[in-house]
Amino acid sequence: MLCHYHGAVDTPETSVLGDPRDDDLALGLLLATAHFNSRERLGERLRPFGIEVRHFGVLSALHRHGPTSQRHLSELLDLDKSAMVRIMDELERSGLAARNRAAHDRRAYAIELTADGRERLRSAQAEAATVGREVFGWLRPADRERLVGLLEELVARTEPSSPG
Amino acid sequence: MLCHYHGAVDTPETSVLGDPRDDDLALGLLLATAHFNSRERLGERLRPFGIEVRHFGVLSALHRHGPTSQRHLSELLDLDKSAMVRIMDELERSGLAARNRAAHDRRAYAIELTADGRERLRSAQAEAATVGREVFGWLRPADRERLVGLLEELVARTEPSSPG
DNA sequence: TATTGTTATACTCTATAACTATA
DNA sequence: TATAGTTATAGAGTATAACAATA
Repeated sequence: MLCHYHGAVDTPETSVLGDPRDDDLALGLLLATAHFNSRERLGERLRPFGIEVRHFGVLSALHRHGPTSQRHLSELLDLDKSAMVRIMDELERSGLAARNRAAHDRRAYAIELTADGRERLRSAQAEAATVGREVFGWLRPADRERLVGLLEELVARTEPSSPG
Repeated sequence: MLCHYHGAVDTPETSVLGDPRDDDLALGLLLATAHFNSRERLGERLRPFGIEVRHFGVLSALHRHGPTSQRHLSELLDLDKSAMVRIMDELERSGLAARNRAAHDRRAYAIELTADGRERLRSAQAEAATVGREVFGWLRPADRERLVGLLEELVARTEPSSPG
């Protein structure tokens, strides 16, 4: 769709939008497309591992933090706790992670990667690194530095709390 | 969420992600956040006009093209035709556009802006231009040129048909 | 037969509120 | 009373297939 779309973005007829060099909405769409495409490319390549993009961050966080409560995990990743329930259901069903009861607090879980989860995460991380190189590897260091700098400035200026 | 999120992005704990200058997933999240924030800022400012972002593109296209079939409109904006039905229902309900039957083809509509729609679109476009300046106006021409160039290259390289 | 538009359905992603069991 | 987790529900998005009326 026009300007800042959340779904698939094929090139619409040019008459609807201008050049992103002059047209702010066209620049917004360009951002949306860059985001959408890169996410899609990652998703396609993780899927053969039985891992969706939404799982990948959770698995990585588990790998870094070790046994963690579901609550802490959702805070780490800034995910809603009900979304976390669904994701953990999926991870448990596919045998990547397990919900064990925490010893010190019987309300909480101690969520852990399974052995299989650890192994599949390792493969998925290698694949993600490859995708990362394919998607961003062409950026020369100076270009990447500039891109990151501009995007960070943009994000800072569009933060909800930010001054218009 | 981690890497390429489709929803709200607050800064997660830093331990989950690295620096977008080195970490591809962090750069993906930065893209997602830039997109999400700028879309949110536009949405907030259009809402007082009773216009959602998804309506804005349709109204603009109607303004440019004059009476148009629903089918053509969905092609123009690369929207699914069933999504188009819902959006048109909303636009009709809020009195911004009307579905008249096409004279030459009684299956099709000749969709038009109402007088009220034309007027509210004009105000909304002025507001959108203001938001555009707030969001992107700080970019010096050379910066914007670079940003657009890099994003276009990124999009070209991540197009579904594109070579890895 | 093909096309315009509608409906029904389904899936992803988010967010809220109400609930349970513990603390 | 507060917290950990679950459930139900809602909403914004998308996509598909089946269908009516018309061409």
